[in-house]
Amino acid sequence: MKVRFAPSPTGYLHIGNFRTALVNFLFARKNNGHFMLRIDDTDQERSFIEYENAIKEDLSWMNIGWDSLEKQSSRLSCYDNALQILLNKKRAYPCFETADELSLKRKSQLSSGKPPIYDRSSLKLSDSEIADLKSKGKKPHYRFLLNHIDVNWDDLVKGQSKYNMSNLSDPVILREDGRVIYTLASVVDDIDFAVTDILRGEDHMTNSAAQIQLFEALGSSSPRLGHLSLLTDISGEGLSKRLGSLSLKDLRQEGFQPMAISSLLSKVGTSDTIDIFKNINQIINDFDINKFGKSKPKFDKVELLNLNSKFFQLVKFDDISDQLNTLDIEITIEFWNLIKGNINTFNDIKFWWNIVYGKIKTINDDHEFTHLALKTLPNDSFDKNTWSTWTSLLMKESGRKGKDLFKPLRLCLTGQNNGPEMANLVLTMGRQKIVERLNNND
RNA sequence: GGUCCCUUCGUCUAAUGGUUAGGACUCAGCCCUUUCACGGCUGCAAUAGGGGUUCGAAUCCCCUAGGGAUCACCA
Repeated sequence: MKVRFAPSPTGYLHIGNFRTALVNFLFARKNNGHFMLRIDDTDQERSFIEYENAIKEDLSWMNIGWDSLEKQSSRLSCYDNALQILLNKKRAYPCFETADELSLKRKSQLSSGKPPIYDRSSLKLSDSEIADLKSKGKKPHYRFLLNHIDVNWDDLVKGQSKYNMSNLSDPVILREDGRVIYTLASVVDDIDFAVTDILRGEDHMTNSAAQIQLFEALGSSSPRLGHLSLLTDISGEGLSKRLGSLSLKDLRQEGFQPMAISSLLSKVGTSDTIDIFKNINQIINDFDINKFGKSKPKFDKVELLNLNSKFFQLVKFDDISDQLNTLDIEITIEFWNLIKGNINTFNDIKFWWNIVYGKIKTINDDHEFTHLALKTLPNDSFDKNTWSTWTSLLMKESGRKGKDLFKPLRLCLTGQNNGPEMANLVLTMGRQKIVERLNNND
């Protein structure tokens, strides 16, 4: 069993693309199959190596490893062969309309209320007419001749599906400039690399119907097909329209963790509860393509943030120390255990580091109280009882208790309304820093 | 405009003709912690609308409304 993820290197991976990659990867791993990464770079005008590298980088960051890599740009001759086969079988035919003519035709069809389907006028051309046009220097593009019948398939996600092909234009498979079009290239690759299952977005539904006929015309049969419902943003709008801050690259910069992203994307839209997983193997174990529903799930960044926090609470110091080493500050296990319950994103680590070790703006609007706090602060070396010793004494001296006692201390020492356990914080912070903060009477 | 798909608490969904319509997240409240968070408990909250079929409909049928996808010499 073999699946593929086939991005075109025309932009950065966003949360929607990546979900398709992840589902393919999980499906393969769950079934001991092969996960192929295929770079669909036949559109030379829009494809860039920078994007290809970025896609690989993103996948690697997400711990999605591929078992093989192919690039369509290195397989162009295969596509020419396939076109010849189709031509011989009379399932492909040359067309001579210009792009402008076609676009004009579509517009007039649309404005007269008709579906903008290609009228097959080039199909009516005789061999001599074709030869004549070619001799005049006209270069043809080629279309695949569809059979106007119902195409049926049992979709891995959608169940029994059918599409009537008379609602579709014969797809262009080779451009006037000789470059292959995705519709054909994809099918040729899937045949040559023996792909058994295609999982992709439901935006490919009509492509799939046409491609099923293409598989058959090329003497093969269609792989199993599954069409995932497209992710939308929280208001129900498609993600692709405004993928601004939803690229993997941006999420990484914002401090989101791969496991939080994968945990969410492997479960959103399924009947399972969304929760954080510790590692990718757990996600694989729990994966089931049958649990994906037909309606469009919403991607909620708040939900992602919650999972992200949970990840930090769960992760062991040893398992994250490599990542912590990428920061230009030293993170001890003591510090990590102190703050791990209070961080939402990776970037919060540095935020707390500054609070504990660095310089911050604190909030101190009760100088009488902080003066008293300074006075009662134990002089001997700090231990785990220091906090309770200190606050007990301070309680007696100030007559305060509960929130009135603790909140000003927290604010003065950290500048924050909430944060780690004060007893631990004080211990990690040390006496000198505390004195400095209590004296910060501006 | 044609075609296809979708619609259950705010969110993700369960319930494939008989349930007090269940769970999870969020939210609210309480408990715990001499503060916040974590955790525990409790609670709020849904079958898009209208017609049928049936003893009985979230579930089957029809209509309406809303949303999405697609209809490229992009992928």
